[in-house]
Amino acid sequence: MKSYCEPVDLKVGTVLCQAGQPFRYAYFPIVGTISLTETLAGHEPLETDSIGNEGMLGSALVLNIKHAPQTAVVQTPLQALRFRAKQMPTALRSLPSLLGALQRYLYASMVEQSQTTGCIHFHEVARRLAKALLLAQDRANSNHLPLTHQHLADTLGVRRSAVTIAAIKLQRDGIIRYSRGKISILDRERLENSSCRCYQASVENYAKALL
Amino acid sequence: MKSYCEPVDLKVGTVLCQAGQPFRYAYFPIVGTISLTETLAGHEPLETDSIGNEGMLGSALVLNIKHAPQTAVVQTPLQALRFRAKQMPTALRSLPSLLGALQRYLYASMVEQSQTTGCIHFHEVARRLAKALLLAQDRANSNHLPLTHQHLADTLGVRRSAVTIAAIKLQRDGIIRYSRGKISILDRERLENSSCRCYQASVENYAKALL
DNA sequence: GGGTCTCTGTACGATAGCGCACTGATACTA
DNA sequence: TAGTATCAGTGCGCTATCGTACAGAGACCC
Repeated sequence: MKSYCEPVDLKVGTVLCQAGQPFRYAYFPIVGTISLTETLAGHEPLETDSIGNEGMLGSALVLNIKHAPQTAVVQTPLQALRFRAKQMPTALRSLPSLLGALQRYLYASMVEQSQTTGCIHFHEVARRLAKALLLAQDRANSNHLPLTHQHLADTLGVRRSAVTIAAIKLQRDGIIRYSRGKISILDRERLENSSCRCYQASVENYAKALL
Repeated sequence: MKSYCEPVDLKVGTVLCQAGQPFRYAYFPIVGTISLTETLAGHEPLETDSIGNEGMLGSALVLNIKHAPQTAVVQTPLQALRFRAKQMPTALRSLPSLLGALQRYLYASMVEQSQTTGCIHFHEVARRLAKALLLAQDRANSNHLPLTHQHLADTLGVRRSAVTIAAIKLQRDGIIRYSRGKISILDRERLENSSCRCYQASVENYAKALL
């Protein structure tokens, strides 16, 4: 597998694929987060799923489809392995176990999408923020997340001021600390309690896909 | 293909598969609608996608996965063809064109999921109601839809009273008429104008998958 | 060291939809 | 025909979040 891959370092905001456009590469994150986003007229892109070292971008290639179902953007600084989308058929032939792995992962991402839809609709900003921070921490391998309130607001699909209010509460409770685009997680356990169950569900869902 | 299938008539509320449980059958709707739903603790099931004669239930079987990513429920009276999930491998072998068709459809349903997530989050109940009615009409082949406000509220993930208020507006404008669980579409064109763009996007998305 | 930009705190009226409860009307049932 | 259940209209206080705007504080640039 590794022989197909090259390591890359990518900056926040880099667009890795566009909805409806062909994939150029598939990406396997090592550190950092990729956002999958949906853009509706008149709104900022909304994050409908995110990808870290538990997953990959490009599993739809296993459907023998060259196009990306969603736009993918680097959300926090990303170290990843990538390989050319065109090599997918070759890779699948020479690595029989890859097919099943991609299929299971694609299935998990469908489950996740659905879960996320409900989460976004039913759960309050404060809980969704906590979930987002937990996922970001898992993927950054660090307590220090380079995320501004505005950035989080966009991915959550809410106003910046709504994020600020939720963040203030978390900070006042000693769960996080932040300043000018740097967020630190101080008390992970209580952050999990502040989050909706969707965080736990998400972790378990993707863990199952790796079996 | 037909040799694998048997026709069935199913009542509203019939559960066709449960999230995380094995598929027993795949379904090809002829008339009527299937809801794909996500259930979060403390909330009614939320419709995250729906299926009519343009599509099928069970495309995830093409991933060689036996389980359903979402729960599927009959939303309006359903005539469909179904075939045993276990026959999928055989069917795929004997019908080479089926594989590609299922793959394209699965891809389209991923695109749709993502679109729906944004729609549910950003668009008002009134527009989402219009979209739901348009889709239901397409699939029912009839202007007369057996849907109560409560039923619509549940699938949209809102209160019944919110649906009533939106429905009253549509009725007052002569776009629909309804009474006790029977809704008639009077002016489809204006209903489309009342809907968000997501309706049109959805139709086009699934149409592309059939090419 | 001064200017500029970015990030965060805050305020506040506006709005959509919640949550709930009550009512009358229609349809079904005995 | 009376009794019951379902469905839709309505009211109302409540809450989360919107939408917008302004100001202070830290970071960056020259």
